[in-house]
Amino acid sequence: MHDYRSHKCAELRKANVGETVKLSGWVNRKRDHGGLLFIDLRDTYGITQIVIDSDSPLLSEAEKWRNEYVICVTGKVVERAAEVVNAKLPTGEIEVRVEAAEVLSEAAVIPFQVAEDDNAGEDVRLRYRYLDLRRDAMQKKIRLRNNVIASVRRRMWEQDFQEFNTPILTASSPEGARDFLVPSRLHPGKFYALPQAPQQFKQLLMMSGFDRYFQVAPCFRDEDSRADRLAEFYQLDVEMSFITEEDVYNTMEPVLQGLFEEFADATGEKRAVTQAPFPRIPYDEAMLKYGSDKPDLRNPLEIVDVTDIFARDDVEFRAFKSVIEGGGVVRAIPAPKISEKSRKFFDGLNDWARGEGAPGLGYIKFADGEGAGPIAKFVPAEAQDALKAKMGIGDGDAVFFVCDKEGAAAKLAGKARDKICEAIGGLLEQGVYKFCWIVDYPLYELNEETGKVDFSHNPFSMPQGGEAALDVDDELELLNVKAHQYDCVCNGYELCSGAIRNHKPEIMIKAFGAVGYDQSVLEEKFGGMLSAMRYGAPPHGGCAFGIDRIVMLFCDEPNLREVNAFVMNGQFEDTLMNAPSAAEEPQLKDLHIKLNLPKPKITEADSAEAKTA
RNA sequence: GCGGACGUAGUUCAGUUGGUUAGAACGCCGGCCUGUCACGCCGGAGGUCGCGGGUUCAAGUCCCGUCGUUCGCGCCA
Repeated sequence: MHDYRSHKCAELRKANVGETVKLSGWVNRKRDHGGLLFIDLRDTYGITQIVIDSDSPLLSEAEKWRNEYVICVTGKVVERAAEVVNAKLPTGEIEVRVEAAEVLSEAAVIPFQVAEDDNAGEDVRLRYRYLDLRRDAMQKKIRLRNNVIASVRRRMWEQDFQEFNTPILTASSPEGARDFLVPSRLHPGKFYALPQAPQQFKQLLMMSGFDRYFQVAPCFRDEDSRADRLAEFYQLDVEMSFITEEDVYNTMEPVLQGLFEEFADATGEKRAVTQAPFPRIPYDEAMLKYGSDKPDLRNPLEIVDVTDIFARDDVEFRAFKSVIEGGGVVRAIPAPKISEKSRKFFDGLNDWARGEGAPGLGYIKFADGEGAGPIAKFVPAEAQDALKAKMGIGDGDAVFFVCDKEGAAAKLAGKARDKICEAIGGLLEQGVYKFCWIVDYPLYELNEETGKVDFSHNPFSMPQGGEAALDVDDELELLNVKAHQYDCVCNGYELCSGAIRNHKPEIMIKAFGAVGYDQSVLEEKFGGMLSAMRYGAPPHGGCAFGIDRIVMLFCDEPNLREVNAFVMNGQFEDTLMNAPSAAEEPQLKDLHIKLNLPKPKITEADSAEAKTA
């Protein structure tokens, strides 16, 4: 027989009764009846109950085994009497009568429980991640993650994509976040950057003629964390040659639809998935109707621009009028069937808007053919009728208003749309993954701080209309240039971002030059790729999916750290491995690095100590 | 960098208006228990109430500072 096991802990059934078997695993739980000891033996596959009774010389020894001891037992599979069958366990019809046992590894008293969920704090769980990962919930999530990645790989291979590895020690890429830097010993004063994404490499692979690339790629960004943002994360990175936007959608939609259908019941609830082709929503339309470039389409409310109504001569609401005269807009969010809602409902939303930095959230509610609410008296009946007609609402409904400069108004209206949907309740469609593509992103945007035009997303995207689109008289006209750039959105999460790339060096130079980057800067930062473009680059494009976010969606888990085996805490510290940590002096010397650390804060206690000393 | 929440036993938490020796559950240790499966019963150990300062006759509780954790903003696809 094998040294450690003949079967796994989820394997034995009635059919095995009478066999002598060997099992290894962890002591999950013990139930000690004095002359009779039950142990739930656990491995990653499941649990088998093993029994030691008073005739066994092992009993006194086994009573000392604590939870999480690793043991190996040999014994006979016996059928349980009908009244003690455990229907909750797949192995519940049998148990193993132990004839021999060996402790493979003792376990100290554990800092939190593995067998049951005791809600231990994240800091403790991360410090003892190996224990945390033994918990059933974590085993399930990590296994799911692995299965998702395996499925993605299979689906990509089936579509003739080749899987590549690209360098980790590389140069800064154009994503715009802070780089993690790695000092070079051989080149004093120079640094590698960890890739924020393999963006340039995948494009270079296209220029190398590989045609269809994918990678489950680690990406690194040195920005502050969030629940759904880590320093290291994984992307399903994809790039294709000789393709248009439509080819990207047509290629990726079956992968996504298939993947989501495969794992749609991971939480136990079977969910419907948008069928390809997914809706394509232009960026401008998304910002108008949903106030977001990652709209949650489960929310049925749609924002309407009603600037024209508040601009009417017979409407005398000065607060909005003055903003409109200054170039602002009014956006309206319908709130259907809220006639039974109390004053508190409206006040609550108003308070929420103040919390968001708005002066408030104006509204009109309609009942008995009349508008009511603080603003209603400024809007005469005729204008109210126009408003109702434009928004497709009537008695029993209400409408909320946001008024600001276009960008800010759209954004706040978007947040209000979510908030109102939530406040009304029961509106958000359940049990679905709703996909869409947001397309026609602007190539440039106005930097609010500097007042200058800069790239809004990926500077390597091809402008729609090609080089001619960049011929403008006024820099501000650049803001109208759209890019062949798109995002894939699911339930309000941006899952993917991509673009048809700029494969022509002259357009590249012009696109950068238009916003003040000299060609020399381009040559210095992206010289390799620019030169590759000059030696025959195919038209190409692709996208990158956030694998972690996809797994989060499948697990219904709002925190990214729950779907990764080993993760850093919110301060980007790995308390298990003790990283980051100080470097040894000889290492620094090798790297020609002298530290210039911030001065430690002087506390009152320190200064008091200094005085006495 | 900024804001909110939290910080009490190994873990998760309770702790009233500031008032006796700071409690519960799980875990741990000891004892009992032959059909449990979240086994049960009896007993016990375990606390720098994050840290520092202040107010007070009296502080886990109030105030100030600080550190830590977490969520968010800024930042970032």
